[in-house]
Amino acid sequence: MGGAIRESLRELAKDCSLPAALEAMGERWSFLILRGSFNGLNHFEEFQSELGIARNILANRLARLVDKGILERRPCPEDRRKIEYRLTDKGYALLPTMIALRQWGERWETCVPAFPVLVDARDRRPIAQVTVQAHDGRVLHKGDLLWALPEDVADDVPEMRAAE
Amino acid sequence: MGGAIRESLRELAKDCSLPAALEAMGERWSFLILRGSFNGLNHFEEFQSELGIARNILANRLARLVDKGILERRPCPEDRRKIEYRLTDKGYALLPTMIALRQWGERWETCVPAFPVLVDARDRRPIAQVTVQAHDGRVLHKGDLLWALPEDVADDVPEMRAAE
DNA sequence: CAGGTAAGTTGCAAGCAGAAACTATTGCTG
DNA sequence: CAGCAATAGTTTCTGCTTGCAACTTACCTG
Repeated sequence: MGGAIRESLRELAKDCSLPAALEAMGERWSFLILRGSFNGLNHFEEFQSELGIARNILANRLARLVDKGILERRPCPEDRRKIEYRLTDKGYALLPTMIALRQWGERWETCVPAFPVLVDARDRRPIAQVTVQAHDGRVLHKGDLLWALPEDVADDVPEMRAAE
Repeated sequence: MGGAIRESLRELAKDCSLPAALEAMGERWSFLILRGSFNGLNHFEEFQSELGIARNILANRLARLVDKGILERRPCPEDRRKIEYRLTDKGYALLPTMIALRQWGERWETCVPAFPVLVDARDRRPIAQVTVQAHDGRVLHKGDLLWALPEDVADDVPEMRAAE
């Protein structure tokens, strides 16, 4: 990664989707609210007491996450005071990002295995480290990656299409 | 994920390492600076002109990333005006997180394949989607995950140890 | 109806982000 | 060596964001 085509890299980074992702999830409490959602929190007061976040900020962040389509806001029919916030598919799709970030924190910041740990429900064995992989599952490291323009990409089985 | 042990989930989230990770990487420009580093930016002026970030904020963020051990700051011997900022191993370890976030943005925000794309240097085929996987490589989805305490974990081949 | 719960909103103080100008070294050129 | 440009910041000032506490509005429960 990097080297001969250094100059063009400046150009390419322009339409990287990272800024778009960060606009949706880059604010201070967004990821912690998301984690709450993954862990089964659904109501305003739950988030508030669990995260210790200020009420106005929480209201603002929930509204933004709903606006971005990451959470869905729906009034409870059986108790019309209550509002349920639930993850959308778009929200669930952030799971790999969140796990990767958590694993990084575990390895490099807290430096403890941090029980309880996420396990595969089928065999109760811990999940693997989230890695960057080639199309065939080989784990790729820093030296194994290259930026490529359309014409340079081997185009027989483009994984990207499958996710669309 | 979630269900019978709902109540205990509140407790468990306490020593999750996500907050620790966010303290290091959760600020506004941190991920974009990191992306710059992955893309070969090394100097203050490069980051500044590339990202369009205010100089004081950039100085502050670079200092923090160095402080957290994500970047390494070293004066250039051949031009002593220049400072090089380089990724440490800890910084490189954020690659899966960054790719996952970028892929999410590509799929759900910008909604375009966004060339140029990252490919495996060996065969120039696009990298796979970053996923959460079981120890044997099976892709896990939302229903397949469970929080487990030490005693509930099948403990024959704990992947986590390998990463330490 | 009284009292409590849920989900916000408002007002205010402190802190952080951003733009522009300034500084301090170091290197380059004549 | 003098003067200018490049590099990596720092300072100053302004405006937005965060955070706390109190208030509000709708709804449920006895």
